[in-house]
Amino acid sequence: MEGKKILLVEDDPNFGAVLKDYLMINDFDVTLAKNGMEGFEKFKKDTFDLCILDVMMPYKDGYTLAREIREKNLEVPIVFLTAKTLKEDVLKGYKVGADDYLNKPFDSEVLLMKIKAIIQRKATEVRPDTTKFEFEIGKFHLNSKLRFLTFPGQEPIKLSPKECELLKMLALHENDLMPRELALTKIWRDDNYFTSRSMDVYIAKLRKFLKLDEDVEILNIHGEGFRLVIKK
Amino acid sequence: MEGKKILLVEDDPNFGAVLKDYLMINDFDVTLAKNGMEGFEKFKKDTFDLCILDVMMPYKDGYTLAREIREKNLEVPIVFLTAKTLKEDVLKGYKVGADDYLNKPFDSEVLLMKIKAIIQRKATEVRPDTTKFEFEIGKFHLNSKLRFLTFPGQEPIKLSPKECELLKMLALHENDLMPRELALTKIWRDDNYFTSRSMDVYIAKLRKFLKLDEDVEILNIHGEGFRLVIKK
DNA sequence: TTTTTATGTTAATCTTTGGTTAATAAATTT
DNA sequence: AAATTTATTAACCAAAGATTAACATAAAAA
Repeated sequence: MEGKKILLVEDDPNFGAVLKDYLMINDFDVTLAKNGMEGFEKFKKDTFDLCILDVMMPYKDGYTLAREIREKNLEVPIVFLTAKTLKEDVLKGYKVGADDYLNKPFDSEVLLMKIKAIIQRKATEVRPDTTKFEFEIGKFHLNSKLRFLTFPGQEPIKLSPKECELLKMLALHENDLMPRELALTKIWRDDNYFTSRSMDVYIAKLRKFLKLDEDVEILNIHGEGFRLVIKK
Repeated sequence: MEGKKILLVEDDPNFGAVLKDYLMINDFDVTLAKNGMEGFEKFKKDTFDLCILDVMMPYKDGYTLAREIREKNLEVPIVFLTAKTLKEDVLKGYKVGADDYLNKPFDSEVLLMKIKAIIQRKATEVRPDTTKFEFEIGKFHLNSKLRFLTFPGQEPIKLSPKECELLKMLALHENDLMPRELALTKIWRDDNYFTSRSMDVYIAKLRKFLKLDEDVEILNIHGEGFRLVIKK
């Protein structure tokens, strides 16, 4: 449940900040938007596991925003926050495709429970994995989902998460430059001296594995990055 | 949406009858039970698309009934009806795996909307065949309905509910990753440190059972989950 | 009822795995 | 030659998993 991304759209800055903090303490990764416009912009720029929308906001209300979000994404769960308890509003919310409804003031523990229940529901929905996870690298075969590397006549080599992601990133750029910066920002999520040293360590590890096939090697392009060379 | 089967468990005969009629007018197929016992009996005898349970009932309350229902069926949506609005009760409901919560007196139109939203949600969930209950696991045979595991020339091994669910979940992903999160959210209904430790205990139990066949093993994929490997 | 038994959770402990940092060496660029 | 970047190995620490046992609770049996 850790690190799930939540888009929180709330125009009251105090309430918004408090709620954001509370959710972050509970291990959610929260993006706060101050109004509907900003909310929609941030929604488009990222991928969220849940949207929490205040209903009453200036310019663009929660329902309108919800409809826009639904147009872009049929899956993401939406929860409304509202001070109103009018039947019409609740109905309107459900019609727009809300997953739940919370009246302010609400108990934060209840909100947390609801959020967990909703995200859990989504987690149990099994959808086909659409991302590529199998690669041919010379005589090697990489399965980045099960995290192993096989070579004919060898026991499969188990890869650690970082080893695996890095090799995958190289494979995605085979025979081409894989910029150092790219791996650092995508895999290490930070580009500094230490993560860069760390990456070098992993390059060394991968080179050791790849020695089995002399037609495969990782070349350095000084100051730029690395290149996975596959001679065929 | 027509003809969806609803199990309604409500001890107040007047209220129960009125609600049943209202739902039937709206094209649901409603079975009414007057208490927890009867509710559970009727649940076992049929297949429902939704259960609506009153929380306060004599002998067996809604939560207890919900837990029993969940043991038999991990999928069916459950909605609680309650006059109480205490935080503890709402939390309790969600822990038991409730899909929603309604405070009495409630607006019938709102209830209808919620019911439709919930059934709709279930309908769009793509899930692996949940009805399958027989699995070949190497030389083993698992019957997850009767909860036993047989091995040639051995007494059948009786499995506890959790053991069984976990093995089934692994079998559904044979030779592939079964994410830790998936088992925790689906079987334990909560993903935290303790449920995760609990799951490890069950993995150890299953490994002990599966030792009989050396071609079957449960591998860990660090930080991701487990893999039931069946070498053939 | 009281007592067993079964089941599941929590705790304690140990092992494995993974990742960063440090130290040092080598290569490349200026 | 000096500065910068990369390579490699080893040391270290933290996180995740494995295993056993203790504990709690609920169901079944006496």
